[in-house]
Amino acid sequence: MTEEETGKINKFDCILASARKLIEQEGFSSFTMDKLANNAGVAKGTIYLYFKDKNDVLENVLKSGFQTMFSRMTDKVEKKETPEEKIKTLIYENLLYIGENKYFFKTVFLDEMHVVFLKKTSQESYNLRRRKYAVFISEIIIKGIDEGIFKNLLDPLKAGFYLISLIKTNAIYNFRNNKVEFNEDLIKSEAAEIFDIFIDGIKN
Amino acid sequence: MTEEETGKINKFDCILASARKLIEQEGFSSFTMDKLANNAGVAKGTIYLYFKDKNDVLENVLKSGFQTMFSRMTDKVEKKETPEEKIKTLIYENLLYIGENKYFFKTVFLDEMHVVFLKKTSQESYNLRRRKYAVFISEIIIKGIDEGIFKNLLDPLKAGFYLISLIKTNAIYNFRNNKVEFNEDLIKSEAAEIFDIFIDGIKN
DNA sequence: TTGACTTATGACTATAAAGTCATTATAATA
DNA sequence: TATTATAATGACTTTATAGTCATAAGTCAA
Repeated sequence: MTEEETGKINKFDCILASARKLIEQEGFSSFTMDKLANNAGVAKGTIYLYFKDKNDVLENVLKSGFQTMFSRMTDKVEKKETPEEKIKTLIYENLLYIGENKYFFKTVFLDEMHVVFLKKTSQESYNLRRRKYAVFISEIIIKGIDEGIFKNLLDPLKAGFYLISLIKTNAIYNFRNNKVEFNEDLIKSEAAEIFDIFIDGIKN
Repeated sequence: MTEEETGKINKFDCILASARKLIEQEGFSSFTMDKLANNAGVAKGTIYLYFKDKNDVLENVLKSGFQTMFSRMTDKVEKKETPEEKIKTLIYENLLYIGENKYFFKTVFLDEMHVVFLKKTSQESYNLRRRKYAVFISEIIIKGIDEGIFKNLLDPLKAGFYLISLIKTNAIYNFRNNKVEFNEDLIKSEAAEIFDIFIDGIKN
């Protein structure tokens, strides 16, 4: 991708655009400086005139992918009056931004975790396990919908994934805040919190 | 870690236990076969008598980390009657399992995505960006709590992370199911779905 | 005890990819 | 145009680590 092709004026932006494109196409794990040089139409040494090292390239790609999102979102959200409207707007704007940068976010989101270190076939079995879990939850939800307890409006399988993500987020939050000591009471209250938000939402 | 130390009878389990321990301690990115051999107290070649390659080791570590979880959970859940009780039990059992295998899940959950490819300092700035976003959401939620619209019972910052995870999960779900073509109507309905579940929950 | 078979070893090879730097090309200036 | 300064090059060096294999140690039946 030369300067004319990308429409970028300077080499920094040109290399960055190539890096992003490569990452979107092939993911983080197969991203190499040789490929980047080749793809950007410059010599390998040239990259090092504009970026400190590979980490610097990756950091800039991620930065550029996320940077406009936050400012655009806050602009839109702050125009709204009520907390509910603000949250509604935030969700919409966020999904819109993801849609506009779909190839970027597809890689960033799907190139998840350790999965990156596994071969394709192992990744598939890993994802199947997760899916099996979501299916199990979806069956419970379907039963609840049939009984009229749960809303009929949403894809039960997706709801299963939603619940899994809430549980995972809870764990990550506690890990990050060094609440590593799990006692039974703590787990009970955390579980009740997740249950409450999933079943009833945050509304009073 | 020798056989006596791990309490495992055979080399396969001994090597596997060492691998898991190493991964728990240092993460996936710095896990090498040399370290494993050293840590397991066997020669490098010995590992290849019990495992096909590195991928095979990683796959087995992940498998062993997740395998009992699902069967244990289904057992407990199936004893419950109502869908609500089932979901409540599922969340509790899942958190309990994570707690029991905290070092394993800490690594698996925190060693997230592309972040693995970044240097420590870049990872921190990445996490700070995410946190900034969660703080922004938490401020909206706090306002809602003050106004009496939202429940007072939960940590607003955690709620922010919950919402972010719902949005991300929605995107991943659509990416996985190849719904890559985002049109405005689709985004609106997806946004409404997330809003509804976050505000009101899945209960009718 | 011996010889056949199984298991283990670790020095070695192969390879991929990051990062360097002497050389060359291009641009700016006098 | 000649001279200097700046930018670009890509062959080369370095490093890390996965995977191999000739050799050695251990086991066990006859």
